[in-house]
Amino acid sequence: MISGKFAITIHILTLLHKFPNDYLSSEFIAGSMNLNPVLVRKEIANLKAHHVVESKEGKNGGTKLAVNASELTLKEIFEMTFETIGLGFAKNQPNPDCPVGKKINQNLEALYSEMNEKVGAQLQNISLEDFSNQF
Amino acid sequence: MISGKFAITIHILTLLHKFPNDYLSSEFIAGSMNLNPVLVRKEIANLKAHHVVESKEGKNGGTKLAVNASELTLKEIFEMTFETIGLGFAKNQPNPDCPVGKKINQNLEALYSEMNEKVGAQLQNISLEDFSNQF
DNA sequence: TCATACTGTAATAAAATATGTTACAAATTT
DNA sequence: AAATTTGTAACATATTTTATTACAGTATGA
Repeated sequence: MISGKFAITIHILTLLHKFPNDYLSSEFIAGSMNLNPVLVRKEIANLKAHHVVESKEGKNGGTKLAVNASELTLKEIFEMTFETIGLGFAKNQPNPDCPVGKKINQNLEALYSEMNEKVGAQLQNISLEDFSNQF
Repeated sequence: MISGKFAITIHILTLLHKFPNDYLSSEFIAGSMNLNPVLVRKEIANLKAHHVVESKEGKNGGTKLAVNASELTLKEIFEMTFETIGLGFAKNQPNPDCPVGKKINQNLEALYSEMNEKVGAQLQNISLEDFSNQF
């Protein structure tokens, strides 16, 4: 999963923030997103690995936030979803005998890296609470 | 084509800038990128539609830059490739009966739109000439 | 203690998207 | 006229995303 990972993750976290006292089931969350519950559980597994949520198995189980929403930034969420922004690379290895081909990916990476810094600075200023309170 | 479009386009433009007096064939360009010539021609068609390059059919034909590389910004190239940055959306329509589902895409769009402004400002400061001169 | 309702995870299937290939008409040069 | 190149359509393949099925393990509570 790449394309929707951040969007799905933040959707999950927003729901958890809206119901701070409940363990929400993957089925319930999936209902809000119109997504398969297994995919929700996979994203939750990632969030658990980052100690952002905790979940309880068994009947009446589910997931709830394990951190303070005012202290979790969108930048952290962004990084948890393994995302970097960028404008992509050509899929094939360019020709190393061409001066342009030889360095194109390196130069694109430098460019994208600057983009990430800019965007990272922006996302760092927004907490999950901020985002969630827009709803 | 989405993922590599910007990268491919800027690669093409860099090559054209490096050989300002020649009509480069799609075959030659494809050789530097290790890409199918038809795909190169497709991106060139897009560049032509934006009047950034001109090409000549027939024997010894090919493509050359039609604008001054110092006046073409990466932002314009970015826009020509129809790209916007962002962190994606969930693929399915979210549940409109859920307050979060109802507004999630709208709120993500607002967020991404700000990101685009930041990145756009950065890309506007870099010309094709600047980029090409790194090689 | 047993039925129920969850999570966790693997394996597989289906759908969507991206990339590659073939083919050939039209244009231009030599 | 022969050769070379663009332009483009049609089709094929590969890759990536998303969905589904299945089921073991865990907790709840009647």
